Amino acid sequence: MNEASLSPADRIRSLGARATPARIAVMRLLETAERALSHHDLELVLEASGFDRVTLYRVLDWMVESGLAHRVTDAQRVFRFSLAAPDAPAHDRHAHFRCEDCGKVFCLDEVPVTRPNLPEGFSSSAVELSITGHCGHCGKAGGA
Amino acid sequence: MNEASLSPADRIRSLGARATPARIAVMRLLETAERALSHHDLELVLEASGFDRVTLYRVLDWMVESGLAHRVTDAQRVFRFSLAAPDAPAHDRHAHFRCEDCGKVFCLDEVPVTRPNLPEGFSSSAVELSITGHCGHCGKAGGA
DNA sequence: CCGTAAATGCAACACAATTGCAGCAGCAAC
DNA sequence: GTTGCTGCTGCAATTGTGTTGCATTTACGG
Repeated sequence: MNEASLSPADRIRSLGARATPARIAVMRLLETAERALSHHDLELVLEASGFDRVTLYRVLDWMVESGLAHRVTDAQRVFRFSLAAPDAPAHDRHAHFRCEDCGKVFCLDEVPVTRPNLPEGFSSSAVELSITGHCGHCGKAGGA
Repeated sequence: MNEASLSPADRIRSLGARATPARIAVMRLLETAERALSHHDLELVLEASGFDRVTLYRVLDWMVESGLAHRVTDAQRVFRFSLAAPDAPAHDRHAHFRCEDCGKVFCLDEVPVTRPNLPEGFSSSAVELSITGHCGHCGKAGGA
């Protein structure tokens, strides 16, 4: 339960993987971000670090596989990634909000996602609730 | 309220647009489909009609803009389109189910989408509930 | 310090979707 | 029926996002 207090490098090593600069940098970024970041977002921030785009894709891929992060499909056909809280129960009970103005995607942990009743024979493995609208900042600034 | 009884051509004209073969064909297809179709799905069916891919994209785009259809983003990053029922109140109260096995997307009209409580300052314009799992057919056929 | 397997960088590819522009056609006016 | 305008269509090229192959580098255990 205390994995979050480990340093990124130690957390990576505890998974049996190598603590490379790219992985550490991406983990740090996702840890401090309070919203889901796209590959492009990360690329911009990490530009100075000189990581290749493919490396970024592979790191993100690896994080999702390892359960460190979650991948959300955006309405704009882009993948967005958010850190998986180590003590969080099930991630499908977790809504995302995309602001139409600034394009940012927020994780709404306080919004519960109830698993709906499905037709006969259907079974659900994941439920994703995506809300589109105006965030607190753009709703005020943008006006109508 | 009775728009559904109009022919596709008349329905198009009632929107002030031109009733072209491409639009009529796409509308007919979406009317008869009980699931959300991707651009590729439509392309295959309309292959014989000789419509250009771009025309298809533009027709679908126009339908979404006109409120005739609804665009859903698939987990595979492909757009899927379903006809907007003319008498439906708000289309955002409508869930979609994607089968992991066959890849088809079903419209679950019977699943209500409750508009959640958002943080202070946030306003929602659309709510999309995407469920992933196994559909009635693949759940039985695929077994475990 | 060395060796090895994993991770990276580079380049090319795959795929969905978009844009520009020339030509055609639906619909209205006559 | 003919004419004309506007908007729709077709083609080709471009963008944007993500993937794959392969040679090189690097983290980490010995």
